[in-house]
Amino acid sequence: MKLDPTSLKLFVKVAELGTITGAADASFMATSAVSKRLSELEAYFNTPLLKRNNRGIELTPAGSALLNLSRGVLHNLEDLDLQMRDYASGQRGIVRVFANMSAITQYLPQEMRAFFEQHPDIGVQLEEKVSPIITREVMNNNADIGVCAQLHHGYDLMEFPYHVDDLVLVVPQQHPLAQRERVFFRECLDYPHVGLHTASAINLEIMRAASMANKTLRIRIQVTSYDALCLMVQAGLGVGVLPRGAIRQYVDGLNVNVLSIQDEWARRKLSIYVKDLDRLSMAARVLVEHFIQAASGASSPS
Amino acid sequence: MKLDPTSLKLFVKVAELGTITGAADASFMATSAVSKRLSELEAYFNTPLLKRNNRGIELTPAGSALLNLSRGVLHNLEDLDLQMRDYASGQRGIVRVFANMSAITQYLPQEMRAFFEQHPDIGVQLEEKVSPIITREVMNNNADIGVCAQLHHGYDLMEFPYHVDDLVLVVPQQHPLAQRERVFFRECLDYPHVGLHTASAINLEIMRAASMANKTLRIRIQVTSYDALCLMVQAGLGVGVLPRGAIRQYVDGLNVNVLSIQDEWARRKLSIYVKDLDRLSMAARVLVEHFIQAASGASSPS
DNA sequence: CCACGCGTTCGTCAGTGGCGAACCCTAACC
DNA sequence: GGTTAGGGTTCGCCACTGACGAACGCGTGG
Repeated sequence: MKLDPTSLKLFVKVAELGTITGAADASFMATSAVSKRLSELEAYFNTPLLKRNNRGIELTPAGSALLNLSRGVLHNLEDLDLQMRDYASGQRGIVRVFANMSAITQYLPQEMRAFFEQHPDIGVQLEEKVSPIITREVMNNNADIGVCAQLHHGYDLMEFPYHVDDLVLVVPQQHPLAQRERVFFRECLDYPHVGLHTASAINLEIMRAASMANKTLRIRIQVTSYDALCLMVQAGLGVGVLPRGAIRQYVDGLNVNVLSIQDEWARRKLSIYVKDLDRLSMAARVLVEHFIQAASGASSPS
Repeated sequence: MKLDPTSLKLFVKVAELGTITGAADASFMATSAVSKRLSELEAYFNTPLLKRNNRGIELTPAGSALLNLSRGVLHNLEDLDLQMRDYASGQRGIVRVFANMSAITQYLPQEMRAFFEQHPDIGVQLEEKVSPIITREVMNNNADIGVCAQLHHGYDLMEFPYHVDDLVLVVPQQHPLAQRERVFFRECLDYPHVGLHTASAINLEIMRAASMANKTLRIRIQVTSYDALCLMVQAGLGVGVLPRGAIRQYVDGLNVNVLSIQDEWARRKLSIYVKDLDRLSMAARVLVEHFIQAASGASSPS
C-alpha cells in the first residue's frame, strides 16, 4: 500500500467530523471501507493516528500532525488540478521576477524605473526570496527571472553576471569586536549570532565556514529579512552576516558597527538566472537584457 | 480514475528521461503500463501533456506546467512521509513565531531581547509573513504564535491585543501630494501605486478602499517588503501605503514624504494569535504572556 | 530494404477497494 | 440488570484496476 490522496482525504474528513461513520456517510462510502483505509494508513506509518471510542475518535499527536500535513498536500493537489484546468486558457503578460534582498535594496529600484520608462506596458511581479530558492524556482518555471547570489545550484540554467556584493559582519556598538575594521570569520564564532532563514545562501555559507573552522555556530534567533536582523543586532541579540550594499540603508540610523570579513567566500557576486532565453516571453527577455546592460554599465555599486 | 501520486511520479520520470521506455525501465515497470498511465492522465486533464515521436517524447506547454506542479505535490508528499517518520522521535524545543513586518521592525527586537534575558534556554524561529497567511498558518499548526494586523480571518483562534499601527502614505518628494500632511485615500487613487504582496493585509485593505471609492487602483509593480516599497517610491515608481511605525527606520534616509491617511480603516491594530493557549508548549505560552505584558505596559509606540 | 528503437492496443490475471453481514464494545436509559 | 443505540472491526465476496506480455505500427538510419 502506498500513500494516496483518497486515504488522506478520508482521514481529514474523519478528523473533521470526529467519527468514522460520519465521514463514511459524508463520503458516500461504507463505514467498513473507511475503517479499513484508516487501519492501512496506520500500518503504513507504523503509528497510531486515532484513538477509537464509542463516541467516535480522537486524534493522537501523530494524527494531528498528519491532519495538518494532509491538508497541505491535498491543497496542493487541488491547486494542481485547478491550474491544469486554467492552463488551457492561460496567458502571459507579466514577468515574474524572484530576487534576493541584496538585489532589491541596491539595484532593482533604479533599474526597474528606467525599464518602465522604456516599456510602460510591461508588468512585473517581484518577490523576495533567498538565493537557493530563487534558482530552484527559476528551474521549476515558477519564476521567469532570478536575481540572486551566484551559487552552485546544480540546475541547468543560463547565468549572466550582475553586481558585486561582499558580505560583512554587523555588531552592536558595545561589542568586543566593534572597534575592528576587518575580521576573519572564525573570530566571530566566539559570540552568539542572529541567523537568517534556514535556507538562505548566507546562512549556508556561514554554516559551512563554521564547519571548516571546527567551531559551533550559535544562533539564538533566526529572522527572514536583513533589516530585521540589523534590528536584532542593535538590540544586542548577537552579531550577523549580511551583504554590505544591501544594509547601507539601515545601518546609518542604527547603533551598530560594520566590519569587513576577510575570508575569500565573503567576496560575493550577484547573478541573473533564466531557464532558457529563447523560451522566455518577449517581455521577460527584454527585462533580462535591461538588467545585463545596467550591470555592465556600472563598474561598481553606487 | 483520479489523480494519484504514482501517475504523477511516472510522469515526472518520463519528462526527466525523455522517453516512456526509459522511465519504465527506471521504475521497473512495463512500457505499456507507463504508456497507459500517461494516456489516462491526459484523459483526466482533457489536454495533451506529451508529444510522442520515434525518439521519445517532448512536453507540451501543459505538460511543462504539470511537471512543475507535480514536483511540488510530490515534494509535499515526501515531506509528509518524512515528518510522519520523524514524528515519533520529534520534540518541541523551539517556538515558531510568524510575524508581519510591522511587528518585527518596531517591537519584536526589544521584546525578544528582554525575553531571552529571562529565558535563555528557549529558542525562537521567527518568520516574516503577511497577516492573512499568519492567521492561516497558526490555524494550521505551522506556527505556534502569530503576531500581525488585527483582521477578520474566520478561524477559531485566540486573540490578544498587541500594539497600535496606523497606515500612512509614502510619496516621492516631488510628488503633487508631497506638501500635504494629511490626505484621504481616495485622493491617492489619482496616481500610480507601488503595491505589496498580493495576499498582504494592506494590499487587501487598499483594494477594498479603492472599490468603495469607485476608482481603479493602478499598481505598476508589486514587491514583498516595506523597505523595497520605500525604495521603489523614492525611485519615483509611485506612491505606497505602509504602517507608520514600521517605516520610521527607512524614511529618515530617503527622499520621500510621509502623509497621514485620514480614513478610519487606516487606524490599524496589531494582535497576537494562538490556536489554544492550553495546547501550546510551555515555552510558547511563556512567550505569548511576555508579548501581552510588553504590549499592555507600553501605552504608545516609542 | 531491413534493423532498431520508440510508442500503442489488447487480452489476461493477480491484486485492490468497496460492499454487506456479523460481530464486539461501551454508555445511557428504563 | 437488561435493553437500546451508536460507535467501530473483521471477514467473505465480487467488480474493477493495474501491470504484464504479445502483437502491432511508425519513422529513422545504415
